[in-house]
Amino acid sequence: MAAVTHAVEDYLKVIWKLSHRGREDERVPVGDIATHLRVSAPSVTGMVQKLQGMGLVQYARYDGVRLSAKGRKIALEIVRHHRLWELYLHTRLGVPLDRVDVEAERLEHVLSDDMEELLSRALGDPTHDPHGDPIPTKSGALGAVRGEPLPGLSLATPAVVTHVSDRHADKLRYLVTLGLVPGARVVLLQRAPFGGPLTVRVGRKRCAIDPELAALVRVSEESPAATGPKRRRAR
Amino acid sequence: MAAVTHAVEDYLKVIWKLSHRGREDERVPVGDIATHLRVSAPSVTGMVQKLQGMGLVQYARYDGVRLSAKGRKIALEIVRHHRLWELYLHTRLGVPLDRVDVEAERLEHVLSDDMEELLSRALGDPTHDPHGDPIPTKSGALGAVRGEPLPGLSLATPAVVTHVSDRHADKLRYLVTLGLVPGARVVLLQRAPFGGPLTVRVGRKRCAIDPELAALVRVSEESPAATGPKRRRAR
DNA sequence: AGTGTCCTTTAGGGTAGCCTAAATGTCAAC
DNA sequence: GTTGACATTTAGGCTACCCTAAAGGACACT
Repeated sequence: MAAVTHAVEDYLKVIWKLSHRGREDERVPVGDIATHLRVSAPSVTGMVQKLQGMGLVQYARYDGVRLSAKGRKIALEIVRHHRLWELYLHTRLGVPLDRVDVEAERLEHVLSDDMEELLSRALGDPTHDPHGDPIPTKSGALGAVRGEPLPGLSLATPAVVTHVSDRHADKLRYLVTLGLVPGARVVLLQRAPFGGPLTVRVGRKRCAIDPELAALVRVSEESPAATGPKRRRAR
Repeated sequence: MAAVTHAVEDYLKVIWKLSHRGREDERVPVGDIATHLRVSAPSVTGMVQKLQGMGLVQYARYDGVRLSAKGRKIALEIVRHHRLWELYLHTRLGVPLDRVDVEAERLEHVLSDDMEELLSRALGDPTHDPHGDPIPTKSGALGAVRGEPLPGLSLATPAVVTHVSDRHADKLRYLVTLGLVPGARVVLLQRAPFGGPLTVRVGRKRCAIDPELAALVRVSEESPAATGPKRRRAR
């Protein structure tokens, strides 16, 4: 059987991500994979056929792709690598939150099983990465993203940020400048009418933020200790 | 101009290493490169011609290869990456000394400039890796390997290990079990005649070691603080 | 100079992964 | 049920890197 190359890992990871957009485990269109990998559609078709030959995906022409159990296992391994590296880079090297993703993108392919073990242990066998995304366990179990979207928070209720979406690097960068990162204490002070901006206290500062952007931030009213990943640097 | 791929980096690094075996900057035979990269000779010829086209080496048929200034710069960058990662893996993750090399082999190709900066800083801008090999500076300056070969040490003189060759993984592994790693305190107690084994005290233990093997270990009589890289775990 | 040995190079192929252009399928709207 | 818009696949090619087999150069020994 053909080898699991970096490219194969990238494909499996993207397929995994895209099949989790809605609530259910969906078939992923070839075109979406192409877009997300910044690769042409024909390239995806070719690779996907190869992946099927390796037993990593199910694929029917003109009908999208689905991971097999074996494919999902590899995908989750890569996601685990990625998120462990992210946490490491952020907490130990002080890499800013909005840059850990790109760096981890390359490191995720370069982590032997032994190293994974050591890395995880050095981090205290963490359950969530610095964005608040759950880190799959070695056996492939995946926790949930905690908290609720910030715009849904009750007014004047102290809460802690549990998750910031890393999907859009530019938006993330801005949220970081506002201090809206996992572990930060927030209070929703005011909701302007007609979908207008939210006024939020973040730590000791106060800011106004569009609800659409705020929706990328999740918060929880639970005690801070049990909720966010430990952080050492804000940026 | 063609891109500096992983393979290109590997070639440059090996050429750099092989050109430093003797005291002078030598031309490196194609065959040696092939052996060290575990690749066929024709593959090396092809690649070396390509490298010349990129201005990274000088190359004349049947007469070996030499790095250009540009090539040496890249090679030293890779060596710097490699040794920074080695130190990091060893001191921060507890990767055993005899395994840091293989892991760093893959990580060295995956380190952006920003990350290199942060990694180096997190390590206290170190000058030597856990084997005692010097880490090139960002500008390409390379320190020396410190100390003298253990067999040359005066009898009964306390010394500190400054360097252990990582060229042979199996021998290194054995030296590690003896405790002959940078930072260890040693005393040469006895030299058997006719090239027989040396008796050495390593820390509180005592061992007999073949001089040829002992030659892979370098020691210095200087004070320990100024000499070995800091270590946290022996294996 | 001739010859054998040991490198090294040339010749010809293979795989992985990407591309563009052209052909083909799908689906909704008429 | 045809048509047009759009997604997808097929066809053909490119680059990077590796291989084996066979040809060619270097060098020492006679």
